Amino acid sequence: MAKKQRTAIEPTRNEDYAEWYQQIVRVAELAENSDVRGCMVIKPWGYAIWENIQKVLDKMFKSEGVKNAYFPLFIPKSYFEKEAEHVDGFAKECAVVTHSKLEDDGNGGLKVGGELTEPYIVRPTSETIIGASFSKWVNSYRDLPLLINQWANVVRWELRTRLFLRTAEFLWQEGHTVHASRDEAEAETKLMLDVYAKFAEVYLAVPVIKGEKSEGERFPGAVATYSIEAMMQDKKALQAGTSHFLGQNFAKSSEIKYQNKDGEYEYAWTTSWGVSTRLIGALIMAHSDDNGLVLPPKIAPAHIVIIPIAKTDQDREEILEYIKKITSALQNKRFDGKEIIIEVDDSDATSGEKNWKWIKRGMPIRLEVGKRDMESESVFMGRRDLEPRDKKTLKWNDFVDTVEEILEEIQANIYQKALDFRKENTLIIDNQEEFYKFFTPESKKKPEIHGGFALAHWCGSVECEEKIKEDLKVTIRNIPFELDSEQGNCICCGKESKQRVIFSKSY
RNA sequence: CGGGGUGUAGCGCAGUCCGGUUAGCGCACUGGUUUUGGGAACCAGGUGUCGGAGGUUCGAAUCCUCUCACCCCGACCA
Repeated sequence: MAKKQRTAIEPTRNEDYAEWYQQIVRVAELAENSDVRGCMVIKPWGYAIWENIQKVLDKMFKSEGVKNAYFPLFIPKSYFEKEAEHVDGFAKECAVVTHSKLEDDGNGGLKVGGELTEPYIVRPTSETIIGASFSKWVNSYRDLPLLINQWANVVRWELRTRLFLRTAEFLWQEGHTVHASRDEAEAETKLMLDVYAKFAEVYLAVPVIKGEKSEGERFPGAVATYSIEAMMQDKKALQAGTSHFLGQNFAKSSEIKYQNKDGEYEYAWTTSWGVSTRLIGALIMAHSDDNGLVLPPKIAPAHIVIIPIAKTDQDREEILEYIKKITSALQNKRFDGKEIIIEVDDSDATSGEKNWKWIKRGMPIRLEVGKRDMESESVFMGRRDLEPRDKKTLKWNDFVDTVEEILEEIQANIYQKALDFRKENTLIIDNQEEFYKFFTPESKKKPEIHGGFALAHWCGSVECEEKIKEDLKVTIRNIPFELDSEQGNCICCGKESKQRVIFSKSY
């Protein structure tokens, strides 16, 4: 048997996927656990990814007419109580502020004091507090539509946390809009879902499936919830973004009313939509390999690392001069309409170590520049979408001339790889036995990576959804828009069905 | 929140069952020498309130009680 090739990340995806994920987060220096239960520290490299996500999305929202605003972190308990389903959905995971000060406890410590008359809830989502403002802001049909977004942190007291995927506190954006008609609100809900899908596919290079959530998976208080679902490399689904049509539920509980053209008062129609730092989890699990993080160039904090390779101080000086020539030529180039970000790793680690460091952090392009390259006016290029040792020499000015195409190609390759993976692991299944087999690992003790997306018929009943969940831990991810309605029989009960849905295990 | 597991140096771990020199190993780190185009070698060195709090004991990383955190599997969820 061939000797196992050394990988930068151990264990590999196949050996232990969950542990591999944690290693990527650690080794790529994205985030770490803090001393606060369930809360993470996002490190500079990870935060830079989030900043890029913010930049791009913010621009996309604004071009749809959405404006940013900011609402309080604290929500009075009474606001929460107004929407019954909403309370049910979030009550079990709320952090509650009940006191306003700390006092000397006489033993060198502190005790809490100043009990509040009404407890405040640290926002798990802001529908109710934003609704309170909206009810004041909206008076006339002329005030509509009202399109607001907030970049914020929210707290959900999760019992089981995982860095980026589910943390007690996370960063996100939440869009909240108000409309005069049902149709307009529904159109907005879908429009924002389209924005998310475009963002995921074009920037994160993560192919997603848009669709509607089943009733059981709906946002508490929503009339309809739409999601984008992505496949991770362990073949599980990750919900990467949601957009909710809230009907008049929240308008009624928050008294968001407007006067129509006839002077009559009507309840407005609202939507909300959000994506979170979970997207970074999606990014990691969709693309990274056994050597570390793989970043799509369009979202990477930097595009190129240049590693000088010098034997003597004098060589080093000359090589750095040569590198300066390359970087200043690159300054005139644009990728995705933006400046190309270059890191020159002049630290005194060995070239091998530096090389691997940047592989692990997912840098799209590595340029190794030594005396040989300098003399031949070349650079030695490694790409993160290729194998670590699959590197080639090219003239430095050719590199500068084609850098944009190279980055585009890396972006496209990463996307294509993820799309191919999803296709390979998406099956149309009409036979129940096959369906159960698809979702059952061969080894029960240490389940191997198995399953995927099953496109199967579903009659629409909660009972069938529940049964499959209980038997296989498989849920309906969404009812995809892209699948046309089609006659068939429910994979569970055999009754008539008009539509296939995506079944999958999920995060 | 239920079941299981783990906390010993920055990271990975041994030592714990059966208490007993100064708590150890590998990697990383610091200094030096030789190296240098693919995760360098050798020499020297620093690093720990053994997760925390109590208790038992002449003596606790080791035994007991409580507690906290993390990981895995559930339930819940973005």
